[in-house]
Amino acid sequence: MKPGIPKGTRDFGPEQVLKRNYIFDTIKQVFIKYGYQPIETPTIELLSTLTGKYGEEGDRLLFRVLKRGDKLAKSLENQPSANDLAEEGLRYDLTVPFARYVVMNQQYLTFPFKRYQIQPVWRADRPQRGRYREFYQCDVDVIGSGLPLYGAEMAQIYDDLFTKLGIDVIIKINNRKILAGIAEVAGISEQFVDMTIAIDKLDKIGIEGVRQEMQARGIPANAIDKVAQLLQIATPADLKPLLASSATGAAGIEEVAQVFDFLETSTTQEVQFDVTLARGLNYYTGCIFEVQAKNVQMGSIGGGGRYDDLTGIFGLKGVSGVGVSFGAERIYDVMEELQLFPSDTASSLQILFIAFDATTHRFAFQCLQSVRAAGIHAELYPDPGNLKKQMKYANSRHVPYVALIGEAEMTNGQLTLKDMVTGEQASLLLTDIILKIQRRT
RNA sequence: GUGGUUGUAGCUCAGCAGGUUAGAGCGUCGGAUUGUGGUUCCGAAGGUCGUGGGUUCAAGCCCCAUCAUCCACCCCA
Repeated sequence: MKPGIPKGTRDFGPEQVLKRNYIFDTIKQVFIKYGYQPIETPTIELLSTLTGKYGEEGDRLLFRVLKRGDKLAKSLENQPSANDLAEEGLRYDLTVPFARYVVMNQQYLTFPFKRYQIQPVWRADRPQRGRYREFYQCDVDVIGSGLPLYGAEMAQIYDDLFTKLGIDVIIKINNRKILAGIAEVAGISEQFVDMTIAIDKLDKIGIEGVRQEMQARGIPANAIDKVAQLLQIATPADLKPLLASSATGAAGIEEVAQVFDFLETSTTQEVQFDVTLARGLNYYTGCIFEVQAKNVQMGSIGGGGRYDDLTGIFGLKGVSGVGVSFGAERIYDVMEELQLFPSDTASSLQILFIAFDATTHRFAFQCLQSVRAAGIHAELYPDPGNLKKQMKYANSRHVPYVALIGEAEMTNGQLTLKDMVTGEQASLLLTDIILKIQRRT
């Protein structure tokens, strides 16, 4: 049979895994530095937990897990609908499982509770470029009190991480309340959601497209003009007088000002207020964030915001929070395109031993043990002899150093160390080789 | 879920308007070099042309179906 994998899924080779781990590890380091704690939730959740949380579209994209055994047989008896055949489904995102976790574990949690979570999620979507059915999400959230401060902290985390990875970004900030204020001033508070959906498409379809989209969604022409006009304003200060008649809008401006207040001195990346930032997800209620990479054509590589009543649906009222997520898969693509991965990410092996015959092969095996004991990642080619073949193997493994051991090397203890990048060779004692490699890292 | 694109060697693709034995580059393996890789040269292996049916004297090429793929929309990371 011809081998294959399900659509929208991928295999990752050694080099890719090493690079992905580099990103995940860097993300984790930053999360930990800001005091966030890890949690993990199960791959499968009850469908009752998942359905109805992502809208009609989301429900359709849930992977459902077929019932098994007697339960399945029983369900099949009387003309079952799709819903009768499954009671579990694959995790669709990390936010809903997190909300479920908080409600179930509230007695053990102290607030503010800061957690991060890096796990794969699954969506039965139609795959496309940069869009898969299985992909990782990296979420960081804080729930409880002190949220204005944490809003600023989210921007700091973005700033810190992308600086570490060497990606130049623009961190965009807006506030859902400002958008609500705009809707109110334009007299279309009822159509707030329609308005934000249209605005969200701005970078893709331009301002004219947004106007058409709003029109198609039944927003009156004079309101569209008003909205379009307000979207031109560049700073919170300029916007303030224009939204004065809306209490909500004024509150939004105040919140954004607070975030910038906290940030004033401490960012290296560009942080920018952007009224046109909308974010699709409807559960955001306050500040919203989005990160855009400079110098490369790519959708957003991070986003998030402030939300209220995350856990209400599971019966715990009044828990609000702020959180952001990192598009690790897209960050990978950006780093690949801009060649930002450190060169030694590609290989985990530091030295390869090569022997000429059976006797030296045995000697090389002993050398291997000492080098490994020193904590160096080392390997010995399994077959002695055929140098060409062994060197070729070294090359394909991207090993920085090769130690060649023949009869002369074995008797005087001076191994031939070859630098695979420069091609230079030197005779060195094993202890000096160890020092040299250790000094390199 | 809607609309379109493309399926030929492990990979990326040629294949004239239907006409004998199906082509290239890259990769793989072997050799030129029995103490040296990444360069060069020589050679070899590898394909029921996605699958099933139809039209034709003749189908990789035309028609129908089916599966897969990629892209756009919806939605989203």
